[in-house]
Amino acid sequence: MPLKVRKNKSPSPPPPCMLSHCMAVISGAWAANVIWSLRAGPRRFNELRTDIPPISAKVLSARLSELEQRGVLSRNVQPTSPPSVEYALTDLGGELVPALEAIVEVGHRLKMRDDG
Amino acid sequence: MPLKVRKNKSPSPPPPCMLSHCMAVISGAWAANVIWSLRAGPRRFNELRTDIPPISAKVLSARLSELEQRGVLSRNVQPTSPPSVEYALTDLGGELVPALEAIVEVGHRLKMRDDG
DNA sequence: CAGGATCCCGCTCGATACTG
DNA sequence: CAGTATCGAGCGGGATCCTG
Repeated sequence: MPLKVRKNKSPSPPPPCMLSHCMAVISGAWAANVIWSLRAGPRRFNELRTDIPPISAKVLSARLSELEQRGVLSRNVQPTSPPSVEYALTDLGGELVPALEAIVEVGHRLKMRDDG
Repeated sequence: MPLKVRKNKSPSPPPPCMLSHCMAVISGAWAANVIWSLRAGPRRFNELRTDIPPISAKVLSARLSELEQRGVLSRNVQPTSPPSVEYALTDLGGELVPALEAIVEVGHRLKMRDDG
């Protein structure tokens, strides 16, 4: 499994190309959507849930932790009365946006081709 | 599940953004690697298996079919004595390469940041 | 409001064996 | 060589409940 190597039982040699590791940044079903939602600016937890309706809180939380740990986004806790947390793309995270836009562009044209 | 909607039981409304559908093009664990391996030119089935060691024949076959159907790559059967099949990126498929390169670039710098 | 804990499901993938 | 068929495992994910 290239997107995430966690099994020690994996007998196969690691793929030489580093694409796998890099793609892991947008792995999981929702990571790309999170980055996408953050591209216009910082968002709070429930705002992200609203942006991406079908995502569950658990998975959103998991993806946010993962992306934060990878340095794609930052987490700012506001010590207000109802605690609120703001997530924002880091500089490096922001650089993923053009790439996603390019993929969306191509995907769009592929779809047009499909639907006739 | 945004990358692929096949369950009819999904009660949630489809996400308005089309990112999901577009990301489906490089979904699955290996699609990106396949595109990556093809970026330098056409490759045969077993060459791809060699390029991406841990992939199984079954999954490679499945991904190739999917990518062909989506219009990302083309399949050319050579009627030689040992049958050989060449896979190559289509024009649209080729346009995904810069996007992948951008992601790899960012992923690389993220990794450097991680490892210190 | 933000998210952790738990349970369960199903897709994706790997291994192996087999076909044209 | 280029796949397909079958089997089984594991991880990602959804639903629900619960906490600070």
